[in-house]
Amino acid sequence: MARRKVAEPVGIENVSKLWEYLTPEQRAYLSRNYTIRHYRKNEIIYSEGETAQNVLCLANGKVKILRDGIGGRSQIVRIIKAVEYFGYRAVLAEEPYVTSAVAMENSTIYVVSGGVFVSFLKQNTEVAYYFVKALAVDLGIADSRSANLTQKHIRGRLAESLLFLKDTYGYESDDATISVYLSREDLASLSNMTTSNAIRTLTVFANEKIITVDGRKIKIIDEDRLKKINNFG
Amino acid sequence: MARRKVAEPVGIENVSKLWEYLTPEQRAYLSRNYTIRHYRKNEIIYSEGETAQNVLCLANGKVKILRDGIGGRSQIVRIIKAVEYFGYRAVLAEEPYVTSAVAMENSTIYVVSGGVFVSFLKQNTEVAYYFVKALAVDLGIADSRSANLTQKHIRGRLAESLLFLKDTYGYESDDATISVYLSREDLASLSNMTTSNAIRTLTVFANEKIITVDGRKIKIIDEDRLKKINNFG
DNA sequence: GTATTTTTGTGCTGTAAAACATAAAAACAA
DNA sequence: TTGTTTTTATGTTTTACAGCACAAAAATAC
Repeated sequence: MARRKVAEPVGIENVSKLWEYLTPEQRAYLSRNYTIRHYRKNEIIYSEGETAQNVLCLANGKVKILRDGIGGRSQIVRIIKAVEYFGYRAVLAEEPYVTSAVAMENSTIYVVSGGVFVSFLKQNTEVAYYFVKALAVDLGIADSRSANLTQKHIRGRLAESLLFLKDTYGYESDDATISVYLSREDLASLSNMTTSNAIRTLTVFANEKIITVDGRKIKIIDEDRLKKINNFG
Repeated sequence: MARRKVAEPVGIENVSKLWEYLTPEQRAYLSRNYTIRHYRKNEIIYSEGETAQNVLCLANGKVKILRDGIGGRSQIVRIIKAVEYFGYRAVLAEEPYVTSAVAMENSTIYVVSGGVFVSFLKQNTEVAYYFVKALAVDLGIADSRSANLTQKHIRGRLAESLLFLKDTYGYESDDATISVYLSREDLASLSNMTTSNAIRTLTVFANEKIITVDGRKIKIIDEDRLKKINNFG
């Protein structure tokens, strides 16, 4: 019996929501002008300060977008899940990256040159509108987050992060376990607190029977409680 | 000698950088389909949670975009100066406003319906690209700010705000006085701190001969020092 | 002009959360 | 296996800053 081959990655045609907006010519051009890159867990995809050459599309895996803070304390700004475009902000703003991107697990990424991307955008209002909308949504999230991260207390911030992870990745088949496993450090970066406080508060939540924790697996037991903690103290 | 008439506001044709990108048809249409509104100092232009109907363009005056925080402590997210478009994020994201807009001084605003705005965007890639870029730049600022506001200490945050105000509004003819007069409360909202701490830290900066303060007039004496405080402690 | 509200300025107190210090447990390597 | 690094866990100390309280000054209203 023949051994199963290593999975061939599907093409960009099959995964990108954007594809349907492209003209036939653009589709043909894109098919011939993108590359696939593989990143291992914890590998850096791009770094703060670098010039943005390409637009990226996460085919599979998970990627965190983070900003280096003071004294090594980095902050996770947003998380990319498959299939999403990322890295286009710096290309469109014509600025260096203000954030870094790191693979949270082994990831496959489609790479399209920024020039091609911009030309598509300028040729095709559907494409432009798609990204206008994506940026508008992300800006709204960023504005909301900055007020939340600064004004809420630790409990509220951690509750918000857990709910965010649940909304982003959903539950596993048991309808309780959040479908992403982060280190305590990543959870802290996402919630803007020290690792110690993330660990501590996680334990407190577990003692209060709001969640259960088994290593990096987190089950949400009492989602309503968590939402209350998110909104009030 | 005839007394000078109250200044007639100039039309949207003369102030909008966007105008040049519009097609002749779009220009004609826009000329007939915008309104002018006047807001008094401290008047609310729109509020968090409202549905976004229009896109706004500040013809003259100053407008602050803020987010209501916990316990009445609001945070200034960005400041609009003439001539800039604002309020389009919510229209493009098709979401309610996540922020409020308040006139910081008497302001004149051009109002264009969101529908007209979106149709221009969809018809005209130049227009779309203009706003894609504006959103991309703003998102970069928002990402940077959220890390700064959470991780920097009070001195660093106030220094950043003063430098931001100077970059945004420039100096007066003396090459030192920041060309915008904010209340201590607004300065605090911008720097994410309490009013007391804004006042206190301003006094400390003055004692250290980094700035001089005369009511709401702030002169930057030692810009290098301020930049150092912004970047390090 | 006087009264009232808003803004500015300071001092004091309490506390949330960082910083530091270890140590156990888990993951990884030789 | 044993050693080494990373991650998780928890207790203790320190401090930056919010949260009052109160007063002077300025702006606004009457």
